[in-house]
Amino acid sequence: MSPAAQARKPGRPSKTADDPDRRTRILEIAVSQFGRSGIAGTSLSAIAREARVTPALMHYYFGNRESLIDAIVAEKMQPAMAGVVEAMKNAGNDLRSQVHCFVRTMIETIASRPWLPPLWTREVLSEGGMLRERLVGRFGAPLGQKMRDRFADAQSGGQLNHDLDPNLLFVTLIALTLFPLASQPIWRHHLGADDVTADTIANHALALLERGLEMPT
Amino acid sequence: MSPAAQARKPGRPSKTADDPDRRTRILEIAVSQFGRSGIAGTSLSAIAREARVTPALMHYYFGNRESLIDAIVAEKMQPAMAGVVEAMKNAGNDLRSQVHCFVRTMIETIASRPWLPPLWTREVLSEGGMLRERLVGRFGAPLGQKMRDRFADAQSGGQLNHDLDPNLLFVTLIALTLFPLASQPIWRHHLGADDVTADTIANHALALLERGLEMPT
DNA sequence: TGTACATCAGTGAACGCGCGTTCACTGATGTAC
DNA sequence: TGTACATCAGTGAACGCGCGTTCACTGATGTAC
Repeated sequence: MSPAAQARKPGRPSKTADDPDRRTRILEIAVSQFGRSGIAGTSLSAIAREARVTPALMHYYFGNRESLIDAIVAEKMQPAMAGVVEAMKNAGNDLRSQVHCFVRTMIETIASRPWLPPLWTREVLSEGGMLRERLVGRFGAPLGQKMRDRFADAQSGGQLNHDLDPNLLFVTLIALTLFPLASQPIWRHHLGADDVTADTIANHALALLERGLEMPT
Repeated sequence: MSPAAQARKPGRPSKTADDPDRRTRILEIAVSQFGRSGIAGTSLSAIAREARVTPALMHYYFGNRESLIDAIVAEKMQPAMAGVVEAMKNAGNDLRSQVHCFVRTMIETIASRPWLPPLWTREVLSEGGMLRERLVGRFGAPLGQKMRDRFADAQSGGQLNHDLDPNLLFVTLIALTLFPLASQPIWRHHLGADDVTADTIANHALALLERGLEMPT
């Protein structure tokens, strides 16, 4: 039907194809569709359609559905999370600068990957999420434990609001960064807040934390 | 195969059935499965199986898939959200008591409905969420606008931390309540925080807000 | 009270559809001599 | 430089499967006389 589709001849395509890395392109379309419709709500055929590619090609590249998901975890999500972990290693020992570093890095990481918040809330956060075990155990848990210990230390040293729960602070930091960015599509329109940028969100979160944590100046 | 299934005779069942309201029971199973696996990830057949009921009965009661979702919105989700809106009407004019009321009511509403956080994060929060338009426009937006105006008022009157963004405060309140409860299944185990209750979460959020908002005492 | 019939709750079996996956194939490309 | 062949990128057509939905049906229940 479509002229582009008809132009294609059978057999191995010639090298003149203007498509240097289809695998990467398919992976990007996949991660964006997974973000928009959820993993369960996205079929391989739908990804193939948007990529103007045969469903059979999906299997040629990725083997099967499960392996495509694995590829997205390995090549898209793990690098994002590893970047946050890495940044925290260079944040120094000062509690305030650690909090600032986490918030800023989270916001940057998320803002440059629009598919990340929906994928995270759907597939990592939720009980039956398909990516949960593959990511939380390896990245979330170690970082979360380290930060909880850091907060508990600071609290017993009188450098942190005593009414806070150290266990919940790591969750709170994620909530204050991931959630506003994830939910932005909802309220942006309804609140008429079109001028809210990723930076606005970071500053708001830090303003709340600055006073709320009661860190000494 | 199963004895219970074989016992069933064809034709209209006698009134002695010990199942007074199957529709309600099916709806509860549906909302719980939607919460666990997402709407796209849940088939009518799967719900029917758990409810020990024919797939055909699903259509007898609900007409079709779309209408089942409508029923869940109308009978399960809207009452929950209406409860929060209602509570806020009786919260008085004091900003502090409004914030306390919102946080407490949110936590209560969510804690008594385990399916609510996953359903919310998946189907309301996310861009392609299936429940978004049906709920946000009617409940979220009006309440959000009212609270934003309230915050902006307080801020210009010097009764609220000037570095905060009034647009984002409503989002922040939801983030601090919904997110920790939604993500609890993840970190509860990994952080070894089995003793964190809904009340702990409410107190933590209020402790952070109490200082972070800089409301006058 | 008995009887005839309409209604009602629910089912079994079938339907078309899109899905994920397989496989024999095609013709361009790389390589050995 | 030719030529013969192995390899490689990719496809078209088919597959079995579970899905949502339909429909003719069954026998208990309610109702009119």
